[in-house]
Amino acid sequence: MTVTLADVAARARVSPATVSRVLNGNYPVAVSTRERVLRAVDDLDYVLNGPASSLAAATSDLVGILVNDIADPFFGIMAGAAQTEIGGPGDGSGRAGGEKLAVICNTGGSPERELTYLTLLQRQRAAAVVLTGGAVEYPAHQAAMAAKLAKLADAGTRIVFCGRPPLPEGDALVAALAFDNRGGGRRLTEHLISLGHRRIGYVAGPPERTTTRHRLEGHREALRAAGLGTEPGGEEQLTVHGPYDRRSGYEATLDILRREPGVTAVVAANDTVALGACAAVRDQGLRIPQDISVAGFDDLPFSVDAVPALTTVRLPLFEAGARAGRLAMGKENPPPGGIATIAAELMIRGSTAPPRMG
Amino acid sequence: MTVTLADVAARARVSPATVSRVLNGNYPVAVSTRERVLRAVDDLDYVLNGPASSLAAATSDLVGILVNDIADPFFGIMAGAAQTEIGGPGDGSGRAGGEKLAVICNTGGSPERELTYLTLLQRQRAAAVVLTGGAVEYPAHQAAMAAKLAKLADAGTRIVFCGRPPLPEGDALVAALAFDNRGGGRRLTEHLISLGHRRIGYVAGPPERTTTRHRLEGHREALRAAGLGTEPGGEEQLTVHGPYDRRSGYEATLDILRREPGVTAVVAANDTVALGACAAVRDQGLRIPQDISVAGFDDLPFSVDAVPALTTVRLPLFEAGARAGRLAMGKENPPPGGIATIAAELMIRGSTAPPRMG
DNA sequence: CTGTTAGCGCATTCAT
DNA sequence: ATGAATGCGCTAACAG
Repeated sequence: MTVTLADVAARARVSPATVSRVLNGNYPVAVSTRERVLRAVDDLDYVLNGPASSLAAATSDLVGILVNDIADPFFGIMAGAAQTEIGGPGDGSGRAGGEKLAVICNTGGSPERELTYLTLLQRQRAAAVVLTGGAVEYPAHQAAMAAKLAKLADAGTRIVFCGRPPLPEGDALVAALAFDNRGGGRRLTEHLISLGHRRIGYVAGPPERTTTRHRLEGHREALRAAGLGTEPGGEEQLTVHGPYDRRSGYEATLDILRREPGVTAVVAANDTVALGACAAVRDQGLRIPQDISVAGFDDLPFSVDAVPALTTVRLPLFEAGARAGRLAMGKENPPPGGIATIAAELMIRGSTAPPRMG
Repeated sequence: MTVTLADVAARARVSPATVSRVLNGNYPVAVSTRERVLRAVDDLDYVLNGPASSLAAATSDLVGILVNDIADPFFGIMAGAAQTEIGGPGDGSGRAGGEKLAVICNTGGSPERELTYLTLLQRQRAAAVVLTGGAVEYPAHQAAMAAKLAKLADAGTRIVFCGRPPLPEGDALVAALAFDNRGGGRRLTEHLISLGHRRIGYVAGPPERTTTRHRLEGHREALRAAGLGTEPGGEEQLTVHGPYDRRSGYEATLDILRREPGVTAVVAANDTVALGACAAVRDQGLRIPQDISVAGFDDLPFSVDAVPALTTVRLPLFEAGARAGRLAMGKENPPPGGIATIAAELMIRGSTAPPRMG
């Protein structure tokens, strides 16, 4: 029923080995023979058997891209960019040549699912794995990840981090592109302080994630440098943790405004959270930025369309994803030391302004 | 170097077949034996060889999810939901049991890449393929797709459409979940007409996509039912096509406003385009909705946070994606006739209002 | 319930 | 430049 290499060989009147050689193209074959084989392939509508091929060659053309939440454009943009570099432009025939199969795996932010996907990719003898976004910092999970990644690397799978800090153990097994979340967070809060804000609410992400921690650390660095937030319980009082979604931004902001009437600005963990924060501010009858300034992080596409446009920190998500894809393909050399820090750029827009006098 | 089934069998003092049986769990094995095997698996850190397994069993656990643009939450939400149903919750151990490997493939809207991905999945003997979003209506491509899908289905791959109309040929090979784009488009424009709008601009998507066509057809149905847009060139004059992105919404709206000063409302192909339209309206010094009403489609999460909140048509993307995932897994029976139409709900918000007198 | 036997379809030696 | 032979690691009959 299903046509195999041998069928093609028979029709082209050559040996299976020859067919294999023209298909893989990494071996000299006479032009006339090659044409005969290709014709037979077309005639028979032959499709390579991937598993058999992978088994015999002990490698596969699968590349996995792990993301925390594919419904979030933050990950969608990076993953799409990476996949573009990996999948290649195709040869326009739909015939599929030597391309890799770049696949996106959605962990939902769950450590277990992250490990499960790595195991699945390990089973498939994946050629490379790209891990995007912040990591969970539970020690047990970190250890399990380090062990799993070491095994993958050992089996020849290339590992690339994208927007994710390198492992504590710092194995040189991987190339890591880390966003400067701390620096971005610091500059954002410095901007607010320079506008005159003194009491700044902070809607943070889940506490166990590196991204959350780094952005918050940057925020607090800026506060401390300005001599703010040092009163007992000052910083903690103004910080609320929650998931990276709109609802969390909305509720945390309501909470902060209620508890701390003196707050004149709210910094959100990311742009999506900031949108929720904006809605909460407005629902309290307050104006942005006259009464309360609001700022986000990431500069997702919709942020410029918020009204007023959102002050935020731009992360070059597309560029980083594309670079990660190239690293995964070995099309680009790893950065020195295996780690590159990606700069974050402060984008000042309409949602932040000096606080009202009073 | 790499540990195989046989190694595990040796250590557990059983035959390879027995190990295979406990791993696959679809065959009775004595409890004591199973435990011995499992222990050996753990001791040896054994990982199944996916290609070998797939080759022997002539099936794989790969499920492909094709999307046009993974950076667009429209697709991200559907794909994430589908993947959740397919990947299963994991067993919490990261060990990976009988789960499928649900992978997202980003076609970028390119017909060639769509076919290429299908070929790649065909090679892998994918268990199922979910195709999301609108299809391109070039006859040659449609024929190629139909042929390719027929072959996939023939090889036992389950095919599911999600938010995509069934093929013209209407093979019963597939289950299709189609959004009621036409009905949604009609009701949206009816809403505007009932508010009193008479000249309505329309920023459409790329003309070759089914989604674009259906939404536009609904729009024109509503116009015609109200006796509008029947003057020569009326509808065409007010319609501009472009990609499904913000920039297109911005530029097309500027264009429409410039050419047709009498326009009092702009309908956008989707919410992202609508955001661009809003920006254009504002940059012209016009107010929403007092001067110009704006409406979108899809009801993406950010739409409720636009200011004013966007009137749009809600598509149950998450639910549809999840259902597609279940269909792909055979966890749910296909709808009668293989086709289900998913209702679209009009969401009336602040961005639409009666036009000013004049 | 468990072991034995045969391939699955292909890539890759080694010859020629 | 091509053909013949071997084995990748596993599953699926078939026995027992």
